[in-house]
Amino acid sequence: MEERYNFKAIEKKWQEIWDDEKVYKVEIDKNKEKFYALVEFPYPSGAGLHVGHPRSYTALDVIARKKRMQGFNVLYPMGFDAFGLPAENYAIKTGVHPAVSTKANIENFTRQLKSIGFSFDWDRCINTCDPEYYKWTQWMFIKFFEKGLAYKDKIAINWCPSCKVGLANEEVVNGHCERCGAEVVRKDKEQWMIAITKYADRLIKDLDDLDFIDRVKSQQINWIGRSEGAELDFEFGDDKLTVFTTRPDTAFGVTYMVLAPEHEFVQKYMDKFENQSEIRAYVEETAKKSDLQRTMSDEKTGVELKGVKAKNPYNGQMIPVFISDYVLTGYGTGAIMAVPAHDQRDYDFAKVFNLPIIQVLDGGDISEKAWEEDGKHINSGFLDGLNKDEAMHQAIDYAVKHGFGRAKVNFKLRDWVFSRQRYWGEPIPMVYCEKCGWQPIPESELPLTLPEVPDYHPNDEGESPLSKAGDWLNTTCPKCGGKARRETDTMPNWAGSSWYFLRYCDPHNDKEFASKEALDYWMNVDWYNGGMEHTTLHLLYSRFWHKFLYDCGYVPMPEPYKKRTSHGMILAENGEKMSKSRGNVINPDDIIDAYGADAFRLYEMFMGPFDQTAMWSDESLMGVYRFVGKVFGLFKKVYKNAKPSDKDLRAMHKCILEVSERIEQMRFNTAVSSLMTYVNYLSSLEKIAPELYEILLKLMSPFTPHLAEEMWARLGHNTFIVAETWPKGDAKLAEENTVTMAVQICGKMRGTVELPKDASREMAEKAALNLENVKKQLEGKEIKKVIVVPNKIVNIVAA
RNA sequence: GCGGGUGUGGCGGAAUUGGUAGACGCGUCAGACUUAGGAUCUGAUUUCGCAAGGAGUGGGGGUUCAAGUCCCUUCACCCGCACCA
Repeated sequence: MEERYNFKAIEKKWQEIWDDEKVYKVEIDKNKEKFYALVEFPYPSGAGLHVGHPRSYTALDVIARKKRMQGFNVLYPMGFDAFGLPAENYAIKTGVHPAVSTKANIENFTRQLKSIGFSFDWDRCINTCDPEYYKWTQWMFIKFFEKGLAYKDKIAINWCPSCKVGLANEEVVNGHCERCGAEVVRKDKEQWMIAITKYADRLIKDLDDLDFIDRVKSQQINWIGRSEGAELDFEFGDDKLTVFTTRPDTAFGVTYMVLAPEHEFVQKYMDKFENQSEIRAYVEETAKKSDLQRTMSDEKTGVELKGVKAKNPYNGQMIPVFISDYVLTGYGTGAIMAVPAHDQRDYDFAKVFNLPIIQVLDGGDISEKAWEEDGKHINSGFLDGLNKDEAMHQAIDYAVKHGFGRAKVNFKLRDWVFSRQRYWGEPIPMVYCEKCGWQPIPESELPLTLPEVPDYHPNDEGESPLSKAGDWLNTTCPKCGGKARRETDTMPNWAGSSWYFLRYCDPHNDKEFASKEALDYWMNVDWYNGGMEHTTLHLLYSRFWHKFLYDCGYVPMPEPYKKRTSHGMILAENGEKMSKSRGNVINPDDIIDAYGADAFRLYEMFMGPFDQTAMWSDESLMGVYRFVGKVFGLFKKVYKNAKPSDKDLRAMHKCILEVSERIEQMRFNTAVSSLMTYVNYLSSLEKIAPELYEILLKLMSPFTPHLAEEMWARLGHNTFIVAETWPKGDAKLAEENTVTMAVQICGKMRGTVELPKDASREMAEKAALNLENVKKQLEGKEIKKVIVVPNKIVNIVAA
């Protein structure tokens, strides 16, 4: 009876040995070049690991393992982003403390991750809900406060009237509460904000030097939304109404102005308006609308502020002013100058309200729609004859000279709403004193740990469950010693993840978040892989956070990540998203149980291009499972005294070159196919020379570490394969000494010729013309030209 | 609307600088070993055709001796953002 590969026993055996001997533990070693590989740490949900997680983890595990064999000192850590809503919801439902369920989930995740054989340094495992960790998150918040970047402001938040709780944007799904499905409304609430907008420009500019995939860069740039233009002041009664525009050159085409219904002038000058009740009704109506309703309606609505006109500073014309919900309060100044001839939104509005449309740029047919392209200016006074760019400059210069405007850059990016009315998050380390206002707690009191609360529901005013924390709430003011009350909101779950990669460098330090020595050695992250869904959230937040720490002098470089790549999603077999409700979730435990960790890892690498969406397929998984067995089976054909032929060596070197290159380029699917091709070749041999098999094991070890380790030991080695050196391919030895050249007539394939490598043009041409088929095809035709591409092709042009 | 991406066999997908389209895997078919096998091994497998030969990389056009690859145009789908002035 032939031995079959007992993956269960063998994988378990090696996992225990790696764990016991701490094979993947790393320390600072200044004699070695470091390599920091990072993957996004998971939220430890009750559902356990998703098959999507290992796609990213395996990819960087492959890279980390290869880098180790190439002599790098590799840091490849793992941890848990453990604060979050699901644990709290679970607590509300069952009464189980989030700390308890989270701990159990972390244990389950750890077991699962270990069962896949990742080469994480588990001694560096971190957990954001551990007070020893969040102490530093709180410490950093205080730094933000001290530098004036954390501030409290009353803003409109997403409010779920049914759950009585404020929701983060990401907790609102299509205008509805993610948890109960009720429609979300807007509610003004005091919130901690962090001034990420102060870094908007740098967050764009510094992308230039980073090796991020393009879609990440462009998505971040798009999200930050930089627009250059001007601020212009229009006379409005005795006051000035300031607008932001990207097209000051079209100022002569302004026929009216629009304010956001929330604009301060609406209330401030209410008594001057003739149609107050109409205005009030519109403002109220808008306030009641959700963002969703507000953006859904195609029809432009609004109300004129009758009785007041504004004056266009360029031509002195008096123009009407409206309020309309198509103007947003949060962007620019919350007011616009409307140029219906050259802006489609203004055009639509003007059509509804029968407002004049004055063309100031030549081109298009403005009886149809607005003309938004370039052209020569007309009806524009001193701008006539100029194109867009020139007119823009002149218009701004003119405004500056006459004191009613200035160049201005605006961003779509808003400051970061940092408060959550939640229990299961980092307490915000601030207290409120009647006399001294908001004060940070002294550093000596960190960490400020979460108190016990009677239940996890928010109260009727939508305050965090911490508002029920009794004694915990009352404290003294660190400044005056008087009575003070603690902040009851907690931080968003993006807080802990904004700096976790720094903590990995020095995870047990209780004096500072990480030592300078550790940061100097390990940072930056050399390669960070994660999901596209984090591009405008975690990835942007953490870049900002890191820049802030850099400005404070706490980290040695302005950007945290040198290189960012992103994996595609894994969908169910039918192309749908995997979800509990659809019942199509694949549990990694089941796969590992049935096929083993190595087959699972290999399959995730083989299933398709790494950066693209892939569909799960049990049948395809069978293929790599068979392949693992095949590699195991090859062992019995390895003979100590067998010597490799030149042909064998060619196959080997070709495989080394291809696998090495393709791993580096994250073309894992083709790296695996190179391995398969090599294995197919080895299978065809009677006897396999040991070195051919050893190389195979080394090349496979990043993908299938258990199998490689086992066979490496069976070959008689007593070292770990990870301590071996990565093989070097020799391009010369990989070359064939004969080549098959294609023979074409007028670009059509007519045959092939076998020739020694680098055969002369004449030789190739002669051999090609000698082919029977070629002779036949050429009968009665005249050869016009013969093109020979050495080692590739002979193309005979004939007519 | 704006930004990014993808279209290649029955399926997942390969194809350095333009140079033998379909590597590798799945599936299917045939055969071998088997009491049997969804196990293993061998072979075949883009399509039409007995063959010679033809067609073929979403569609149309172009450049070239030669196009999946370059240019123009068009269609379909996916992912972000979305009344951002």
